[in-house]
Amino acid sequence: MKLFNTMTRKKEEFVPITPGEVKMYACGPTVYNFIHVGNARPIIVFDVLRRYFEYRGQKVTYVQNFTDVDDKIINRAREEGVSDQEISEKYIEEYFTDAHGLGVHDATIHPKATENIPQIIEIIETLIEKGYAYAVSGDVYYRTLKFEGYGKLSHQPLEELQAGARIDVNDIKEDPMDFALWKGAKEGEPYWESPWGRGRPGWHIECSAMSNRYLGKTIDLHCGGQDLQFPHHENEIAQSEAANGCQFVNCWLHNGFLNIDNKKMSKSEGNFFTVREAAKVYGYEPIRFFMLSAHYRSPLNYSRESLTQAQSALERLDTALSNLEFLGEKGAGGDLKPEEMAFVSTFDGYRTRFHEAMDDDLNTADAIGVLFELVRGVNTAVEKEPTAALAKACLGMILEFTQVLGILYHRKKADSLDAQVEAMIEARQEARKSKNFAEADRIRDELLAMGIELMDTPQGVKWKKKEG
RNA sequence: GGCGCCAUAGCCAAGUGGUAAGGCAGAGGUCUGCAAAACCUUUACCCCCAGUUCAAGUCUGGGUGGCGCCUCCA
Repeated sequence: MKLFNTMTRKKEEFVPITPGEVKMYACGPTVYNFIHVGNARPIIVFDVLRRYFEYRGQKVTYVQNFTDVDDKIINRAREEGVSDQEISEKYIEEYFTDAHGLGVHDATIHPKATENIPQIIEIIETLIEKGYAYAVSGDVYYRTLKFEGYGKLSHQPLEELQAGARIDVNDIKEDPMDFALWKGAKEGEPYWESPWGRGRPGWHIECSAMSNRYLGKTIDLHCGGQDLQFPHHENEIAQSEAANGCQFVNCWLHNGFLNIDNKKMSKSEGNFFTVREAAKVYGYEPIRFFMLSAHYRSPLNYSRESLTQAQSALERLDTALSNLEFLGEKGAGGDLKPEEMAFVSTFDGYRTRFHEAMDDDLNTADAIGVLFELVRGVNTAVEKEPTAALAKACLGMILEFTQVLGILYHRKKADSLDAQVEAMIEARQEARKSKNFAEADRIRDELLAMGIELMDTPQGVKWKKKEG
């Protein structure tokens, strides 16, 4: 499999450190609010990457943290007059509601910054010992100039970074580019005891600490949004590599932005929708499908139109699956017919192309293309008098792909009809037999009003519950 | 100023130098008692101008337009 490594700016063959095992880390949300649709992109994209690894037989250890101590959380808590912990706990819970809604599997480990304070302090102490950090009036800063490779991920010479950097009002730092590893506690802020007095960790050090603790000194993959490249990931590299004396990450993955009106969607711009809001309008699943319909590194524009199109596309897949389920029950018995066997033997070709797409830097758009071609082939193969065996084989093949992509997970089960509805369908069939089509259509309309849509097929009446 | 990204049909979107996947929407058709679904057919001077090449959406240079990072942000 090839993945685009931000560090080298090339697609590289992915080779895990330990054969058969993948160690990946993704920077998770700061939990002070509902996640917005832009936040959902990396969560979904890297969930698919993780699923694909597992599908291909890799053992994946996936760590995604929660930043649960931060200025934004503190501010939010003050606004609402509750404790910081109440805020972070609430939004961690809300995070999971959205993530599960989006069909995202839980990471192997979801560590919290506040559960890793001793590890954080330990790294900071090491950095101070090695001369990469200095304590000053209760804070600890990273000595950016000391780390030779600083800027290697964002490919920025340090001078240029400095030129762009605002001079921090905080002039106790040796250099404007130095960043906080530990922040001395101000009045009313949450704090932990440390060798430098009471305080709390800076944002960047958390990820170094948690990555190190749960995955080791060198990991396979580190994922996140493009905007994390600098300074967050650059700082993580400086911290981890200075402390451990070895390479931190073998391959850096960064997803492109989600735009709205072709501008970056972000909390600070205020031009964002929460996942919760979007899901209320379109449902969770179209959001996921939409995210996977483009390459993960491309910018993607969020619009009503795109989400509606995603809904329709999913509808097509859903129909295909429910047809197959129906035929799996009502189809002819016996073994595959020769022409059916011939069709089933084309599955390998689809599978190969699906793998090729996914192996090419997680080209989910292309993979979805393969899925739809398969569906068209299946719909055709199953058109007349298919065996139940064929329907089941086709269903299995389609599910293999949709499960990797994590789509069609919210399909409404074809729960059994109640007796009254059953009777109505039966009455309509009688009416049709006696060519009383007016009565048949009346019953069909009545059922439709009840939210049940009928489809007459050679194998009998198929029905489904309509949305809403 | 430094470092990058993008420009493919009405819309969304793939595309390893050899004459353009897929989805949505539209039109026509097949099937159906009528529908629904499905299937078939149909819709691309690949932003512009040069260049390299037997051959370029795909490489090079130059434009034009849009976007991002350099500041908390997925």
